[in-house]
Amino acid sequence: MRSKNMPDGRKSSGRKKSTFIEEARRRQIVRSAITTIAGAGLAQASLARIADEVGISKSVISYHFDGRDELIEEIVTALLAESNRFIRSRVEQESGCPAKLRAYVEASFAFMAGHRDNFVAMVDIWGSFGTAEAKRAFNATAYDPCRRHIESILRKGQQDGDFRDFTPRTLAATIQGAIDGVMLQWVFDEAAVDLAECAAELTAMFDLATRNPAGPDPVTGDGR
Amino acid sequence: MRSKNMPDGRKSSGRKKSTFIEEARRRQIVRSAITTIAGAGLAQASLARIADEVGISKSVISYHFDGRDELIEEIVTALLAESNRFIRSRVEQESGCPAKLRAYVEASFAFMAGHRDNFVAMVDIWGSFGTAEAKRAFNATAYDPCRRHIESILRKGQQDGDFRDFTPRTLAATIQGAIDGVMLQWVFDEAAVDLAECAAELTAMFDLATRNPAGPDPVTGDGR
DNA sequence: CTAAATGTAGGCCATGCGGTCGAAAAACAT
DNA sequence: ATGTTTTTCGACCGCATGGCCTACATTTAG
Repeated sequence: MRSKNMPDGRKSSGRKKSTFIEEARRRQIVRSAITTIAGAGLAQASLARIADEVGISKSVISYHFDGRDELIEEIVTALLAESNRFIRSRVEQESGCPAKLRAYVEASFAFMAGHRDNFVAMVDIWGSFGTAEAKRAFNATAYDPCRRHIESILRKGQQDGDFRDFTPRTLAATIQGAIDGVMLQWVFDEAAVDLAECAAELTAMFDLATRNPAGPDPVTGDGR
Repeated sequence: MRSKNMPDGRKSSGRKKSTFIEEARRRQIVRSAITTIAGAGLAQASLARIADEVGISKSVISYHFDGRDELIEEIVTALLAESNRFIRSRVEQESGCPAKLRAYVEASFAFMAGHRDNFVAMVDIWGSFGTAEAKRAFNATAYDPCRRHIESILRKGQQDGDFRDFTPRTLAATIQGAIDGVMLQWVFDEAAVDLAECAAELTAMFDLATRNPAGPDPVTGDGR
């Protein structure tokens, strides 16, 4: 059983008894919950309904999770982790910051295209961070790292002489913003935007916006 | 009294008896509801809580609105109308498509900065469109017009020879996406992004991305 | 084989919700 | 003043939800 009212204040941090079936069930529940949320909205995704989707009893969820809140928290974590893992692997395969930046954008859109439910659910969940504090916390633990990743690419590119002189932090926010903004429209209506075209437009635009007019410094970068 | 169960199927379409106090109350309720939603989240913004914020009884809301759904609908309408009116007026003051485009972006950010609650509430509400159909409807009636506006500017600019050759629809989606994406980060954490800097970065980027390398055709456009 | 643990089911409950109702109050017309 | 209409109030209802509890099933350990 998952730890609930342990003497210490710690919540479900005890991942000790990770029975195979335990973790499997958790993943299964998280998966079905994402599907349910994406299909019916977070508000309609009650424990009963999620349980229905999985084909189990409601209390099974209560057994494996400390409550609805923890389930949603885990969903968020899972969604972000899955996306980030994919993007980072793609970026790392490239050498040279311009290529890495392009890979970041393209990977973001590629992952979207194949995991629509993830993002529909994500947008639904975004609206559930009631307090400003919760919003800030989410931003700090989940959103900011993405910007930092871009920022590091940009900064490195500047050092290499591939990129012109700009404020890495601001441009990183702008780039991530553009990606998420297009994603948002696509979540509202799949047919409203063409992901591939937007991706192409964005990569071209960011290339233009970051390129160093003086050309690169050392070896990397051919100014393609 | 607002029409509720009129013989005909029409809902609250009878805006006939727009008593001064009636419309005043509605605006008041909408305002307070936005504040409540922005402060506590849509889920926590129950009729009781909103009524508390206004300082009236719960049933007053039920009296002036046909239900919670209609209230939220009106909130969405009000939020978008307010924002669009501001942006459009700014755009129309400019002559020349490059200037209009810049005005669109700058006005978007300027309005944000002065109406944070509006956007926090908006993001919360975004997550409440349960079904895919509701999402599509929102996109069609509220979101798409914004893109169309940008699109018309871009298309006109191409005709004038101020802009290069691109797909107006796609670039419009990209521009609106970039604005909303940055807005989203700012909603999560006010301190996470610098709106003014992002606005500057975006205007510069879009200018670069739209400019016609061959220069303008007729009179308008100085290639500043 | 048996006993302890782990996992599951279904019913139960307190809570808070949106919405309704009739009476009271306020605004208005005459 | 008086009657009429518009607006407000507080109590109330039915309902869905998240969480809890007890009993039952299944797996694991000795």
